[in-house]
Amino acid sequence: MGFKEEQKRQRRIVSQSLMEGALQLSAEEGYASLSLRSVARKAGIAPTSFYRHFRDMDELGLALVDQAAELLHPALEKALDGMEYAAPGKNAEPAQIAEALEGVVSPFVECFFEVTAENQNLFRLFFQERTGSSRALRESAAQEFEKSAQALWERMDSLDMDFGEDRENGPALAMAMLNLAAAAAQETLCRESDAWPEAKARTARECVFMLLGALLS
Amino acid sequence: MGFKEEQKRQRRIVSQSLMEGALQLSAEEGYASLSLRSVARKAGIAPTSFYRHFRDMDELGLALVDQAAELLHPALEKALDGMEYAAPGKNAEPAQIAEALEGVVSPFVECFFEVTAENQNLFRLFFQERTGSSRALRESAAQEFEKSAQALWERMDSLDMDFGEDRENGPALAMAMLNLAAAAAQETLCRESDAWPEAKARTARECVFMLLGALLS
DNA sequence: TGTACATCAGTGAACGCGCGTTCACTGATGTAC
DNA sequence: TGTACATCAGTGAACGCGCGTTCACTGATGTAC
Repeated sequence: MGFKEEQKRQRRIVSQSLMEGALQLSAEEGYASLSLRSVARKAGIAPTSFYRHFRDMDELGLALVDQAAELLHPALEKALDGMEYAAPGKNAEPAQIAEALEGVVSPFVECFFEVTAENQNLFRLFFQERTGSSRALRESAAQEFEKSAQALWERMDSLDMDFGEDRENGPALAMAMLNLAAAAAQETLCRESDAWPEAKARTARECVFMLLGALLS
Repeated sequence: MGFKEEQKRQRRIVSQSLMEGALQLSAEEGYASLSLRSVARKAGIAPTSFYRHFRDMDELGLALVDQAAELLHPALEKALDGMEYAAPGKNAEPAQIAEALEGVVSPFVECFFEVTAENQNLFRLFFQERTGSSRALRESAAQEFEKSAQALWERMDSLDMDFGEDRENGPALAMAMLNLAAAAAQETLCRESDAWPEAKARTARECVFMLLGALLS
């Protein structure tokens, strides 16, 4: 009886090593210019064996986008739980509001950069393919991004933040936060330096400014 | 004597049709997966003739990035000239400041989306390759982007805007404006709809919020 | 004027190569009876 | 227990194809003398 399970385990291991190989190669040449054969080679299997795992390179790419989403979403959920907004009074100084906003922005930024920095190749692909050339990959990645924005906005909306008339722009604001974070992350991924703390601080600042402006206007 | 000039003219025409062909093909498959032969075919010349114009596909890509930059920079310069910021008093309402900020943000956003929407394939490539797989293309596009951010910040700095301590973050703020605009433009480019006005309005709103927050904090 | 030579965009034939995909096969294991 | 059959990940040979690049060539024109 143990054989079928063992076989499934092996299967998963080989699938994962295909995905891992594709990821490593895509860091050098970009996903679009990978070949099925090079990925199989990297994973140490015959080209024909590739088909036992994925129909084609597009399906492998989708699996990678899913994997990124499966890392991002739970981490983000946890960050959302950790958010707090201690609403200052009606006539509070902007500086006080900005400080309170740190409690919202900081968990988000921390989470986003942590998961990105710890899975660099995966998220390089994720961000890249969001506007990439394969329609399937692009739509899948964009959709997962949208999901995150939705979750982020719902959480912000549940906090004691008074966006007034701008509340209808909430989803777009959340998306803008994600876009700022993704742009900073992509930039940092491209340079091979250790600029993560700086990128994080900058993104947090920009998000706080934007939310502050939205609250005050 | 007229022959040499005519020859140069012809040369330019063929070079341009190679660039134009590459652009059209890259809209469908992405620049990274273009082949030299397919581009030559599209331009109606023999594959071997490609080498009379560009050393390889990378050099053609660089020419395209340059072309995008040569469209963007002057347009942006003109937009910067049209910016105005009627500084409200010291104790002005945020809403008043936001209104004044429209005079800064609006010309920028108008310009950015106009030039992007009128050269969709060119700027799709430009934005894409900013974080793409070819080092040369990536660095060139990122550098042109940086230049724009620099120009934008210098202009904002010359206006009567009081960023206080945050002034040192000015260049990053300008870059964030560009990132927000580019993200919105890329998204709109990928969907094939007529969502330009909405994207423009959204980007303007986000930029105003961010600058407002920066001024007030 | 003629002649010899230089320039240069464009060409067609040819090269070797890596590609994606197909096919029929193996070998390990489970299942039915 | 033995036998026949099913399943399924992995394989090597083979296919036809498009690729990037090289080469020697053409033909139109300018230049030197």
